[in-house]
Amino acid sequence: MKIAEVSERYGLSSDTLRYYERIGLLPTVTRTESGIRDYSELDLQRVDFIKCMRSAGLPIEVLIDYMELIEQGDSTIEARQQILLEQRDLLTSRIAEMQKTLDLLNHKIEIYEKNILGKEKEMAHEQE
Amino acid sequence: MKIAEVSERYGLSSDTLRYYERIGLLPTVTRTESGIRDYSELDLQRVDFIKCMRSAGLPIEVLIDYMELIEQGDSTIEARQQILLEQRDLLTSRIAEMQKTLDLLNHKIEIYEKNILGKEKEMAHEQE
DNA sequence: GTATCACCTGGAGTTAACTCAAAGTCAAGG
DNA sequence: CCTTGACTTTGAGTTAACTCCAGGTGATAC
Repeated sequence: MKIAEVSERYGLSSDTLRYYERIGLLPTVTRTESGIRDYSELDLQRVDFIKCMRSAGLPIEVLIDYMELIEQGDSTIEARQQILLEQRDLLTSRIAEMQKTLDLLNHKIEIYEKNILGKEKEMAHEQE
Repeated sequence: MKIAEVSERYGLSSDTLRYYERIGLLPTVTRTESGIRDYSELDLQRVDFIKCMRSAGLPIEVLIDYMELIEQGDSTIEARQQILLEQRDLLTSRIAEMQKTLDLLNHKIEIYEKNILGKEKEMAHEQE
């Protein structure tokens, strides 16, 4: 699959896909004879994984390390799991923090709601 | 309260606090006669609010707009609520996305777990 | 066959959000 | 009195993660 189609399918720009490759996040994208990128099924799975992880805010640096470990084969399984465990914990606390902010937002919205209703009543009263 | 104490209490650097003021996010910090910042109770509440919103990823630009509306008084209540509603919805979907990533991470960790256990068994077997 | 278009590379530019540095002021301690 | 240390301002530097650009190549449509 060529870069434009991958870009379309995953919502990442071609520039971003090339950038990911440049920095070692997607090191193994296959090419046609004339040098055009031709993403394999495995490449696509990796794009999907990276997209998912990035959307949750995992730093690129961490993902590069993870991908390098994958390249090194089975002996790195524990190290890879360790990375995922760390990132899982970080993500868990980020979600908790965001949930707290969400609660505060909802609380404030409610207060504004009452405030606005109060104002309307007041205006209706004035018009009587 | 002086800047160093505010910095300490909220875990934001003095540079960051001054930066927030510079860009209009904390426009009303009171000063002593000699020009030293002396954060009022209201200032502290705002720092706390901003810190909370920033930690959830709300863009500074949005928070500046919100603060400007506050400065403009009661006539902007609807507009302020509108901003909070939008950000609430954005935050809700970001949390949902992160939750999906968290699920995937947990799934992968589990697979690694099985894999590692399998390897250990294999090794134990080899040693028999 | 030539024009167009997607692709390529290397390098530079952008954006958000800080973060640091230089040069100066002021209050308190010795 | 003078040094120290926290404060001030303005402006520049940094980091992460893209994003864009110029100049070039190769395949396809007319």
